[in-house]
Amino acid sequence: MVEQQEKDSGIRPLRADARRNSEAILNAAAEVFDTLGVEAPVKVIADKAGVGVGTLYRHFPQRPDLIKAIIQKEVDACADAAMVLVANEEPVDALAKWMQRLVDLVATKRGLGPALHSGNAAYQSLPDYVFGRLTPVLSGLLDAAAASGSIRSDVDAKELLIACMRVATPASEGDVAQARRMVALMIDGLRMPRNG
Amino acid sequence: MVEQQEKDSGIRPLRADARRNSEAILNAAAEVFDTLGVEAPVKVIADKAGVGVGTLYRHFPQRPDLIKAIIQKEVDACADAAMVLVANEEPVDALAKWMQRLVDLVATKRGLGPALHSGNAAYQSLPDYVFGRLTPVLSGLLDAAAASGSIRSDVDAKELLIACMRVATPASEGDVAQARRMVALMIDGLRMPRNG
DNA sequence: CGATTATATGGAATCAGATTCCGTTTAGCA
DNA sequence: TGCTAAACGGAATCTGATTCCATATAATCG
Repeated sequence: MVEQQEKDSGIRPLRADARRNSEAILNAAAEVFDTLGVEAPVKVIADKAGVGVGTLYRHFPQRPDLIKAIIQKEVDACADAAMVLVANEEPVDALAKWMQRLVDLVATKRGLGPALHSGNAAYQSLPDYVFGRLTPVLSGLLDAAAASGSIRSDVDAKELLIACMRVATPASEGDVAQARRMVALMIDGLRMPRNG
Repeated sequence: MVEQQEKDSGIRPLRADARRNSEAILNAAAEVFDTLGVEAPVKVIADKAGVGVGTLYRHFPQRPDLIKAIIQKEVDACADAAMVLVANEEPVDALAKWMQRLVDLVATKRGLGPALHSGNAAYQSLPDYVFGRLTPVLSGLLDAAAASGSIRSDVDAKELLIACMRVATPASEGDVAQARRMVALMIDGLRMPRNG
């Protein structure tokens, strides 16, 4: 009975129909989240995927599991984008551009922001993953820019990350351009020597 | 101690028991929201107030009505605080201090932030009220500081207001001090001459 | 290929919380 | 004190989330 660790990550071979359904659910959920937001009824997703709700729950026992599966790729891509920027831009420009890239991520994946800041304990794995992946990236960008003397060095990466993601979270009020401007404002703040 | 005005358009005087219950519900809700957040079950509030759910709904047909009633006083106080600051501080300091005052408001009234940014159409009256009240205040502070040459003048008041309130919204991650620092960062951004 | 078995499925049943409805109670008033 | 409109409480209803399990099926084996 040593079969605990076969939750995912491919150690266990999924049956073909299960794999197919899992993918259908993922596609349906991505579409529904973009349309109705993360709070969309589970039934809607199941119907669109052509499966029963029981099947949906078998694959994704918690709603955050579903969200996480959908955005993981996007988050990874965003993290990777920093590499390219670092290689081709001045440190402070790399920082500024990456943070705008972050705005795009949050603005595009409409579910991400709300799910991230919901405060619901059940959603914990999501912020854990996202911040765990992105904080080191931002931290590196900040250090590089600080080392080049373009910005001050007294700002905590995770703190800034959270603030930016909150500002970028779409809702009734506000749009992407607005979020961009406000994030740019924070970057300008970084350029300012520490004030008393 | 302004007398309770009629809550909706009617000019009808409330019966004594109704007024009493309305107040009890308000007190209970304020307490429950602070403890469990705005999503707390209606039943909990009704029980704590010692009334039936029907009575609660009679007084506050929509949850936002309840939230609005609770925070209205706080929002007004925050708006009024600007007057004092303007009279006693340099324009840019008045601006900075008022924005920190705003952080306190959002951080303290735990329900405010989430309700404000929920995007739920039923909650529309809340942002309408809050932004309607606070945007002119911030706009005035920004204009004064810009006129004194301390900050740039290309930032939209409502945009900045929304951004600050989002940053200040409490959740699992983050605390008041963190929100303060991030808002201070934005203010530093305002001090920076417009960059290309 | 057919039998066997562990997996996976669908949707009915159950549960939780929101909202409505209506028979009963009560404040206000003559 | 009696009358009436206002207000009350909570049962009934509705909506959507989550669980459960009898049925179906992919994979494996002889």
